Amino acid sequence: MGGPTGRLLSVSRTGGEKRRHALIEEAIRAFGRDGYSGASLEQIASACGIRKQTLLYYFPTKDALLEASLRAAGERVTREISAGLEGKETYWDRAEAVIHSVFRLAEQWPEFPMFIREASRLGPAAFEQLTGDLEALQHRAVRFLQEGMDAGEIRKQDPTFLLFQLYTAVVGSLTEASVLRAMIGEDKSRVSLRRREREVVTFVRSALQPPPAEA
Amino acid sequence: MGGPTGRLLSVSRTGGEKRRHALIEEAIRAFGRDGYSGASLEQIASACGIRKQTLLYYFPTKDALLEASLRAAGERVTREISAGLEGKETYWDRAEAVIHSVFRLAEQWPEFPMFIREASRLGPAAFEQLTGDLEALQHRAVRFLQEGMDAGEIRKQDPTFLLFQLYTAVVGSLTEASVLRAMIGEDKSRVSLRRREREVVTFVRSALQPPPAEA
DNA sequence: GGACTTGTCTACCAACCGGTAGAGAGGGCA
DNA sequence: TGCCCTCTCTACCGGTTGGTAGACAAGTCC
Repeated sequence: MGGPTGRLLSVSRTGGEKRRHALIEEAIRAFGRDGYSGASLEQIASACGIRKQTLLYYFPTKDALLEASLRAAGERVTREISAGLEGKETYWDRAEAVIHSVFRLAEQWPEFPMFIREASRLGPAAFEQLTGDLEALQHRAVRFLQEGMDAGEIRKQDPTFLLFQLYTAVVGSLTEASVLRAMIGEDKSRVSLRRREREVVTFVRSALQPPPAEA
Repeated sequence: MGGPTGRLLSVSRTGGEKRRHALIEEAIRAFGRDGYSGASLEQIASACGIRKQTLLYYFPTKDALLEASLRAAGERVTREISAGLEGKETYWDRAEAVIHSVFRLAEQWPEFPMFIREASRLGPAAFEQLTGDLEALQHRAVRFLQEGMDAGEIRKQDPTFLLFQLYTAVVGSLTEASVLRAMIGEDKSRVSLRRREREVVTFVRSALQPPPAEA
């Protein structure tokens, strides 16, 4: 299932660089699907058509492969969100753009959100390698929420915690497919992903909304 | 770390039954902390003061141990939530009671929420073993949300999806500690768990709130 | 006392895992 | 031609894992 896919990461270079990127892509898939300890180097390598020892030529240890995957994933999601934010000015447009970017990424790369979650499971050290590039975006988001609160357009709350809640709402709705399936017996088709996005958008919108008429 | 703990599961029986429960408790801890494939039988057994082969006497395979853990965890969380709901009548009191029950369980058993998440990661089959008992509670919750919407006290939305969003908000805030740490450099003390609960309650309250004055 | 059950152990095993050593193929280049 | 560099391979290793076989001790029941 989920056969070979062409270039989900950045532009490919010559020779070995191309293989390097293919290995990272496959590693993100494997780590997301089976977890770090559940995925094996042989499996990742053979999915790229090579042997484990060749993989170890590119990445000397499993941990090095993880680190490279974390960095690449962080860069990818940063690029995706930044691109999605372009031209969006209002508070709500920007929030919706971020959600949409993440969902679109999840649609073309289903294991990606699970890899993010696995990174957070592996502890703060691993997660911070992922969020290196993302930090600037995070600070922008907190500032943005704070401004919205000051302007009375967003419910007043600790902006960092609010951002954290929004994170869990979006990532959770992408990674907890089993829960959703158990609740409504849903098959994980594209249609249901779209519907989930709509529901998350609605949910987030009402969570951000300021309380009614607090004179 | 996290030395021996006394009876987090149900009442203990005589002889082997007691050891059985201790093993399940430790398995939930280990599976939650290290994941299913990351946890080893030897480690679980020796944490209970016995050898791996003795564990295999109680549970013939690792998978059997997982199944027993899933069932036990499902029963435990069902019991906890049911007890917390007693005497709570208003919509909001009931929602808050559920959140509080889960947070209290997480406080005295930190690996528990991670085990729940691991169960959902292992696929629908595993997760359904966990939610067997929980199904009645889930249907009650959906009915409850629907009634609240009809009465105009809760924002109108698909009640099952809404419940799913609430699930991800609560479980996410308990399991994504690394994310929170990366955001605000927080240590995982008891105080911060309390604060997280307050934030979740606030978040959920505003998410449930109906839109202002839709005449 | 002897059979049976229950619980725990030692001793192994095959499979798999991450990682090492080193050979060889092929191309670029002086 | 000969050298070097890049890439891929076969062969192997030590450690760990889930799981099996079987001995042994302590009741318990007849």
